[in-house]
Order: sequence, then structure tokens, then C-alpha cells
Amino acid sequence: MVRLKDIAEVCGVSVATVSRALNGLTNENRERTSFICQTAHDMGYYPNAAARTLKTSRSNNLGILYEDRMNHEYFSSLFDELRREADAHGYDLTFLGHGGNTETNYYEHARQRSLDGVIVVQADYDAAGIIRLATSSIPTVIVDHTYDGCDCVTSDNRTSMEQIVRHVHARGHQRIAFIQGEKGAVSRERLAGFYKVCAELGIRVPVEFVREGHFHNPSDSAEIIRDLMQLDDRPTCVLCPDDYSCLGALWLLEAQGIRVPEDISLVGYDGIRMSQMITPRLTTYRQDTVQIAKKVFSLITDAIDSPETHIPKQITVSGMLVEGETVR
Amino acid sequence: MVRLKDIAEVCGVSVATVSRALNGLTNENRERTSFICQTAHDMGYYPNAAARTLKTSRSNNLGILYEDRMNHEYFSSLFDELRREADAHGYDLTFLGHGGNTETNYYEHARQRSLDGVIVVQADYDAAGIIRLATSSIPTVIVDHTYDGCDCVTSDNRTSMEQIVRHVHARGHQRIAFIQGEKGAVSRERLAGFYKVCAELGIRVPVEFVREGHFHNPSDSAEIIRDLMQLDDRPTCVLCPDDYSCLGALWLLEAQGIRVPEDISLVGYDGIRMSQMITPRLTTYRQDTVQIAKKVFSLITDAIDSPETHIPKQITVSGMLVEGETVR
DNA sequence: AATATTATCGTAAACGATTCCGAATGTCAA
DNA sequence: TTGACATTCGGAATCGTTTACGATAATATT
Repeated sequence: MVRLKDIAEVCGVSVATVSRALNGLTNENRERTSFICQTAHDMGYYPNAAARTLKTSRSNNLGILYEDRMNHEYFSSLFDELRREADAHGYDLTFLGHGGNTETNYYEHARQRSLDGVIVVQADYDAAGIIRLATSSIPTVIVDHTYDGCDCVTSDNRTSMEQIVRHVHARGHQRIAFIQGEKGAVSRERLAGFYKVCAELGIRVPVEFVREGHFHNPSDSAEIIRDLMQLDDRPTCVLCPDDYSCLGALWLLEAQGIRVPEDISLVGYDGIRMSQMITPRLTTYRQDTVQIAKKVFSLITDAIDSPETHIPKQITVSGMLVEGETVR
Repeated sequence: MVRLKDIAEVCGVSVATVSRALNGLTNENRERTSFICQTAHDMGYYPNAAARTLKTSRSNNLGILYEDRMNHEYFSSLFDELRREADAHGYDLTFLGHGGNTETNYYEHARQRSLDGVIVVQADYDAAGIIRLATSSIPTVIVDHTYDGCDCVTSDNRTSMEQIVRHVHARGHQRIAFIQGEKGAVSRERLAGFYKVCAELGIRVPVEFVREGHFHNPSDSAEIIRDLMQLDDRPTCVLCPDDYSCLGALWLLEAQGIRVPEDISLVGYDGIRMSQMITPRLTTYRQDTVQIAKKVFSLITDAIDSPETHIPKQITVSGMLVEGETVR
């Protein structure tokens, strides 16, 4: 391993001069600087991140927090975009695990590794470990959830749902059911949008039309939909919590002879690729993962680079309604 | 931040003693050791990874290399399992990006961060950067590809394909087409298994039955399948490179009035969850991502812990044939 | 010409942990 | 009592880098 010391000896200068030259500090002799940089490159020098971190307590490394499994496409593609942004900003991405022991202490883990910030993609937002992290001095950005006084990036859950309701209403639906995902900021926002537009449009919403389901759980959604269809006063359209569960439900229903959209209309959420590859193509709302990732980094880099002037913001990113073939 | 020095002052011992006590070194006073550990815990001590890495040149951090996008389920679930294993072994997982600059130097990046090892999940295996890494002294495990003299974990591509061919043959198919994915060790192995069993079973394979396609590319596969079906002497069954492309092809075909398996039988590969949620359920081969991850870690931990006695191995992990409804 | 100012660079002290080596103490046998 | 030996601990160097500070030389000011 080539060290600054080695370069210093070759160039006949001090270690400090080499460090300054390589870091582009001012007050340095021009030609000498370029000479040092050249020989450093020739010698195959690369800085030792551990030493640099130890001295500066900056690691150029961000933590990424994801408690669930990654295998639904919305999360994995969001993750891909975050990775791209991290690369562009010169950061590495390290997964924040439970730190070996079961008592999930994300804060300590982040401190141990001197992480410059943490991106929370998915977590149990009521858990003490997450709140500890979010309220700490470590720059933290939450995706798809909101804490007061924290940096957050969310989809426009409320207005997107408003668009969806207007869309299906425009296509003639008056009896619209709504399946929630897990309780939380996302479901709350979407439900608010749902109720708001229903009220505006004079759509009556029986209490049994609003059900509690789960994200990414197809059989659960199918069960609820079948249940809804057996009501005397049954809905003509069901809004699902996400594409994954909607797709699954669609197939489970079709296997039972229930056709979409002839017998029932369905709407998904997320806009995963597969939703547009199937027949019928899903009517859904595509989240803009590229923009979400960009916003996450604009927040976190600001928090890192100017911690004293940074004020936490909550950013909303708009997506796009995708008209498929599952709404009659 | 609490340092060893702080603990030493509180306990009235030297820094060296605290370090030894915390690391469980021998030749230490029993009760004093436990007293030190207790106060360290009470003071909220956690070690500084950067300092430790600088001194020991071990980081307890593994690199994970993935050049493509993550959004197909096989890779993302494999990744989930790797994450679980890393947690269990006390390692963190850091993504190896291109290091900011475009000239992809994974080796230097790994050295910079003092990574203890690197797991290559997907990459351009012919690129100089990967080969440089694989042939370096950094413990490296390759998944789904083989280099001579390197640690590799692959699925049983050859025998799995043999099983698949036997299966469809047992169900009466004599005219079987094969769509390859990208060129490489995986495709080569599968094709070898395909040819071998076809020969054994006396199945004639016209040259136009073996096509070059792409992994994870549904429209491409659909195109090829349609093409195959227009042959005078058309196949009755097509083996696709993976579930994702197979699913997509299936829908594209059905949209054009071609029914599966009535008009054509299809077989996928990977065994992603969605393949079993749809109608018809896919006949496919499920890769054992849990076992793959376990093997990866058994190799990499051995390479890290005993670099002198470690000899590179190539491990094959068996999966399981999943009988669905896409083979008549 | 003497002094003030600036531009450059080197010295050395950190950052927090590990670990070699030697010192101090205790134990035991002769 | 003395010497040999084991046990336990502290001192200090070290890992590679950054950076405050002072020293030096070059230039400008009067």
C-alpha cells in the first residue's frame, strides 16, 4: 500500500505538502502540486478511508435502512436509483443491519461506522430505534413516512389518490371500495384523499367499503375483494394498496372465474414494470423513483454539508396516473 | 463519543487494559475485567470502526458488487439472504460502486475501504476490473459465474436443465426449443445439460430451436417464441431463460390469442414468487437462494479467517423443479 | 535599507484503537 | 531468604491522514 509518506519521500517534500496537494488546498506551488499529483497517480496511490475517517470523522459513507425484504419491485428500483445518486455524489452505501445483536440499535451502528447520514427506506416507524436515529444529530432522511421536524420524502399519496378517484368516477364508477395497507402515514394520506374527493363528487362511501389490508399481500387483497363482491350493495371498483397485491388478487380472482374489468374494476399503486406487461394492463399510479432519490440526496447532502443552516423539510414527489385496462 | 481513554480514567486503569478487557484477551484479572466491561456499557461505549480498521486493517465490512439494476426478484431475494447472512456473521455490507469516476476500479475501491472481502453477484465478467479483483489477494466470491482458481457459487445449471428436459419429455414433448440468456457460464452450462439429455432421450434438436435471447427481457422472449411457432416444424415446448421473461412472454402471447399451455408449453427459471401467483402457474426451477447465500459466506469467511490454508472452491447449489401449469 | 506583508512549506500533534515489550508484583521451591 | 518463574498491567509506538501553527524565504512598502 502506497502511503503519503512514500510519495513525500519520492517527491522530496513533507507529508503535509503531499496531503495538501492531493486535496487541492490553496497556498501551494502550482507546478509542484501537479508534480505531486502525477507521481501519486503513477505510484498507484489511493487514500486510506479509515485513516481519513478517523481524522476528519467523515466517512463519505451513507447508511441505508431497510428492515423488510427487498423483493418487491418498487423498493428495489427505488434502491437502484439511490445507488445511482450515491455514486454521483461520491458516497458509498452501507446497509445498516441490526448490528449483530438483536437489540436493534441503529444509532450506535451509524456512529460506529462514522456514517455521514442515513436513508430510511422502510422500517417500523414506531420502534424506539428508528425514532432515536431520526431525532439524533445524524442527518437522516425518511422515505415514505413523515416525522415532524425530520427530513422526509414521500410520494403525493393524498393527491394521487384524489386523481385516481376522479379517474374512476369519470369512467362511471360510483361505488368505489378502498383497501388500505398497513397503518401509517402513507395509508392515512391516501385515505384522506379518497374521502375528500368522494365527498366533493358526492360519492357515498359505506363503511364496509373501506377495509384494512396489507401491502404486498395478494391473497389478502383477493380475500377482501371477494368479500366485497358478496355484499348486497357491492362496489364496482376496488382500489388496492399496491400493484403487487393487485396483480396477485387479479389472478386469484380470474382463477375463480371472476373477470377483470368485466366483473370488477381494479386499480393498483406503484406502477411496477410488470403491471404493464400483463393482460389486462393495470390501471395504476406510477411513483417517480428517480425524483424521489434525487430529493433524498438533495436533502441529505444539504444536511451534511451545512448542518447549522439546514432546516428539515418534507418534500412530496408527484407521480403519474397510468391508464391501463382494469377499469371499465 | 466515549473513548477507551475515558473508560480507563473512570476505572483507574490504562487504555491497554481496557482494550484487552473489552476484547476478552486472556491474562487479565477476572473481576476487574467484568467491572471494566460493565462501566464501558454504562458509559454507552461503542468502538470506533475507523480507528480499529486503521490499526488492524480489518473492517468487518464486505463489498457487494452488482452492476445491473436490482429489480428482478431473483437477485433482490438473493440479496436479502446475503444481508441476513452478513448480519449473522457480524459483517456489514457496502456496495461497491464505480468509485465516482467512470473507470471502474473495484479493486482500489475495495482497498480504500479496507474491505475484508467482496461478493460479486452480477457483473460483466469479461471486464478487466472484475478480473483484477478476482485475481487479487482480496477474498472474493463469485455468484452465478465461474473463474478458474476463484471461489464460486453457482446453481446447478446443468443438472437443473437436465431435469427440466426429462420432465417435459415425460409429459410427451418431443419438440423442445431453448432460449438462451446472455452468453456466459450460466448459459453454457444450461445448454450443455439441454443437449446432453436430448441426446440421451433421442430428442432431435433442429438448429433453429436453440435461440439466443436475453435474461429478463419479456418482449424479446415473446418475439422469439412467436417466431418459433411459425416454423413448419414448430416446437411444442419452449424453455425460457428466466421466469421474468417467461411471464412477460406468456402475457404477450395471450394478448395475441395464443394460449398457454394449449397452444404452446413454456418453462421458466428461478422460481420467483409471482410465478406461482398467476394463472397458469409457471412450470419452473426454483433456485435455492438461502443455500447460495450460506455457501457464499462459508467460502468468504474461510478465505478471510485462514488465508494461508484456504483453497478456492467451486460450489454448486441444487434447486428444485416446480411443476406448474404451463406444460401440457 | 529596514521593516511589513505575503506565499509556501515543514514540524508535530492529533484522531481512537491495538499490541509489543518490559516492569512490577506475586508464587513457589530450595 | 533468595532466585526462578508466572501473572498482570502500563508505557509507548503505531496505523495513515489531516491541519493548526510556526518557520522560512520572497516580495512589497516606506
